[in-house]
Amino acid sequence: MPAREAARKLNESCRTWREQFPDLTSCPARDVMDYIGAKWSTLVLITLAQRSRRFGELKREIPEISQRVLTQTLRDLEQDGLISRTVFPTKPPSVEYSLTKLGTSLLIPLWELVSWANENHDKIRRARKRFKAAGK
Amino acid sequence: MPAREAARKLNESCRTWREQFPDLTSCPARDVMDYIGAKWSTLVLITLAQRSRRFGELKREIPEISQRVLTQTLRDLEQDGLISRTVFPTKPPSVEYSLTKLGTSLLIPLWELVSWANENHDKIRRARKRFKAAGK
DNA sequence: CGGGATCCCTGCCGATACTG
DNA sequence: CAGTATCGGCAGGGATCCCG
Repeated sequence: MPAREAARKLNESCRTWREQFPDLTSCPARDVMDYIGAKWSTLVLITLAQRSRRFGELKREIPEISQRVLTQTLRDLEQDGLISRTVFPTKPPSVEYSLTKLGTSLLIPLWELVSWANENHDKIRRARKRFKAAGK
Repeated sequence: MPAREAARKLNESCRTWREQFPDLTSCPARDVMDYIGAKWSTLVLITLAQRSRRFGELKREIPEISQRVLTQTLRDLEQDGLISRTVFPTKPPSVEYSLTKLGTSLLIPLWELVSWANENHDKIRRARKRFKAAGK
């Protein structure tokens, strides 16, 4: 799709939101942006992309995240139906997280975004340098 | 693209990041996620999508944003080369903001994401209700 | 093992007032 | 008109300790 068409469609959508959701916070797009923006959600989704994992596995694969925040992130994603949580009554109990169909379908637009990031990161970095060099 | 392939590609990319950017904060995807996650950036981008606007116009079209935050948002987007800022030495001075080519190209993946949001918002809302109903 | 509860702190965001 | 300057609230994120 050409950028021009994307622009037009976005504008149309945006106008619709305005009428449909006078309170912008209830706009559907906001919800999704929140995942994407949340510091760790996407990384968790990607980590779960190929196979389900247990809590400890996730923690080990993403050591930078704190336990508390991992728990919260998982709860949030579960709440919105992007991942599912299965408790096995072993001893001690083990809990497995996996992507739902909905969560998996999010990977497609997510991938588009990540591709864009990779392709354009150089330009962004250069723009930043120029900006700084201009004394701003 | 099927979801399965998106998953695979994301995993590959993710592994590459890990090696290339041991400090996750310097990962290219992070930068882009930050725009998307930033409360107002996308709305500003969309508003600029079809024609450039002056500061006051933007403020009027997005009344919910405060002046200070609008200024900051514009600065951030300008810094990364997504929008350009042109000062006309009229009296009083007027400033025009417009999308750059780079900024315009971001609209495409952004649109994909927004589409996904619109298509799946019902499922998300239902999942939330179920979650609450389950007493969590 | 997989969390819950608590404390704390930084940085986003907003309101208000002022300026070239 | 298009911003700066200043103050302050509050929520996201983190460290640490504790529990079944």
